[in-house]
Amino acid sequence: MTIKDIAQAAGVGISTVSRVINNSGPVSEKTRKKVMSAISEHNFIPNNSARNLKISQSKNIALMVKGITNPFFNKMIRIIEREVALRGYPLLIQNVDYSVNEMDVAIQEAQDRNLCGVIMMGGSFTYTEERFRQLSIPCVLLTVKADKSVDPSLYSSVCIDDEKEGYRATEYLISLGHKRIGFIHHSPSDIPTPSSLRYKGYLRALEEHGIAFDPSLVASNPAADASGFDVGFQLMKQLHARNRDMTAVFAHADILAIGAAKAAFVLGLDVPNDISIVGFDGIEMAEYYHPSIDTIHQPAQQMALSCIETLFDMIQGGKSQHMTYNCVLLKRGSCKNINTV
Amino acid sequence: MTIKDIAQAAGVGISTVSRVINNSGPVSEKTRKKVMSAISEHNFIPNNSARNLKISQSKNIALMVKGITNPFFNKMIRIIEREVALRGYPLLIQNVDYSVNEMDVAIQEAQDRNLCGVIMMGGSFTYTEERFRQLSIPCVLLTVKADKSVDPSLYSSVCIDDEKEGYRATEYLISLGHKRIGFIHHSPSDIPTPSSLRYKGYLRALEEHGIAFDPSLVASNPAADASGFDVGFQLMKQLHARNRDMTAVFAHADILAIGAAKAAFVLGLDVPNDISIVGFDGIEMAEYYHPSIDTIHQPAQQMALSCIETLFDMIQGGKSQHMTYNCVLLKRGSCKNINTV
DNA sequence: TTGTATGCGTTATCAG
DNA sequence: CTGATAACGCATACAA
Repeated sequence: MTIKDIAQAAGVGISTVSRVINNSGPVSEKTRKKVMSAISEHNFIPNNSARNLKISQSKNIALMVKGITNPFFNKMIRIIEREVALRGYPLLIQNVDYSVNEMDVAIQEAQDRNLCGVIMMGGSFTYTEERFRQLSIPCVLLTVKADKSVDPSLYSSVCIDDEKEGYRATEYLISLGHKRIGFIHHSPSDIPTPSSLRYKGYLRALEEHGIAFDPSLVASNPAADASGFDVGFQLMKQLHARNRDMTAVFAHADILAIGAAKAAFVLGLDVPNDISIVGFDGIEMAEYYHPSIDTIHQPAQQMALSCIETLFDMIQGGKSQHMTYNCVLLKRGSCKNINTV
Repeated sequence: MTIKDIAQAAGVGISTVSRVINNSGPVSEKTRKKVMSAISEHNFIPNNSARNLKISQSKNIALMVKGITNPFFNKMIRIIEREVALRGYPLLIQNVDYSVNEMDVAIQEAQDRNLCGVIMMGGSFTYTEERFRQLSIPCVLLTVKADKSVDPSLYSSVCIDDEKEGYRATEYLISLGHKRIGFIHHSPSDIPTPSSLRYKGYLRALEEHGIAFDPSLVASNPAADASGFDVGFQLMKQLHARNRDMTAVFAHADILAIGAAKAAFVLGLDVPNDISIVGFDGIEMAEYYHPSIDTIHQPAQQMALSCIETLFDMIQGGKSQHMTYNCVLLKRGSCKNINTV
């Protein structure tokens, strides 16, 4: 079924059919009716590839998600979905596998589907200036930003200071009297990620508080394809096995913290009485856990809203913006003060 | 940048460039080099819309997910991603909002991107024969199936018997001596969904065991946009407020069960000593909860694998298949036997 | 081995 | 108000 067939069936020209479909140009009510009925009778659906080929720009916005199964993204996805719909733009949510370069996909999609804007959620800190130029449409990075060497006017960003917040989490545990503090990594990579920055914050906090760094207190994930819970679970067991004197753990993501907490329970430890656990992100699940997990809460809602606002501002010709949000340390019950009174 | 520009830059014809890109037809090593360097120098990326327009069939497979933030889908998504990649096919994961008809999107995508197969994950039981004919490519429904009136040869399905499993969950609680059993709905809709079938199973179990149905023991969600945890949490509080004698709750999804469990703890109740909770789905989170939530576990891994197998079988000309898997009742610690000894 | 020409389904321009 | 017709970027049969 093509527009041509419909034109034939309705006894009109193809441009008339096109006008009916897109509400562009004038069509008499009579012919409109004819065309409409021909369309629905033949179940005609316009071909977007052909349309994209002709159109130079559309109202399509894409949200590239690096690892859509990551629960931290859930709330932001929901908000972005809603806000974009509210503004009358279609949203394309595109998952990007860990093994795939999200910028490649974004550039490809921008071209294929004539995107007018793109949001990159997750991802790394490795985007180069050249890539943004290639992309050549408004782009907002969410949860990451590009290297300082990249011209900031080429993109917007909404993120947090992962190093600082990693420091804050660790300092929190230190303030509660902990000295043997474990750290759980998901998958340490050579490229800078939010996770590696949080780790740097952990290291700095230890150093500034005069606590010697002990590599045996750091566990990281061997298999990259395991789910977050399981990674946290396994790594917690490892840490406990080789550090019986460990009194606290900082997991760089809530999902790991929950896995770690479960491991503690299985090992016969009580959280927080035997071991304190602090997570990162502030996903809902951490709140509903029992006990609720203390965490560094990213203001996901505000971040998503800012992201959308900035994106639409850029689409309307506004300048790029770079926002760094502060997190909130939520103290809820998974950490204990062990200072001697 | 178009293929034409590249041809010009490399001093060759456009068909030569095309041959290089697609490895179709013979090209001398010398010209291939020239073309390649022209491509990388100009950062040329072929336009997929144009390509799709020409090509009549591709190896693209789409996974339509009705509500990608649903954690139950996580594991299946990961498996499908892996299995499809393993077979050398590109996978497009497409989120479908609750307010959008997934079949519409599938048909549109099938046309626009020349899909060779599609998986519908989630969704409802409302697909008609006409829609499958329109789709006209191999299609596997995952977790649902179409009405009996639809010619089964038009599609495949991999699902469970939601009514039976809902019955099983309820019967389990009854066998433990519970008589005042609450039921938590996410969002009861008029169209048949897995959730409504599980509810039917709940009703039948009560009836067959001579327990009078009490509507005050059923709570359902008013706002559709709240997250699962919160819904479970709120509804549990409602149920408890009006049924102090309630000793057990069946939540039709684990995520609700977790929210309900947290509500119980907040209300000062212990799980399972004061109240038993059984969930449905078997998501990881339920396992890592403390206590681990008893649940009707869907064999997500096997279901995803079957789905892929069937899909590729159909793509290679095989017949459609319909599989119904049995769930497993996982008893782990959130339910208590209250039978008097 | 290479280049030219045609058409995929649309939209948009421009005469009627 | 309506209908030819020329692109859009690419793949491919066919000619060279």
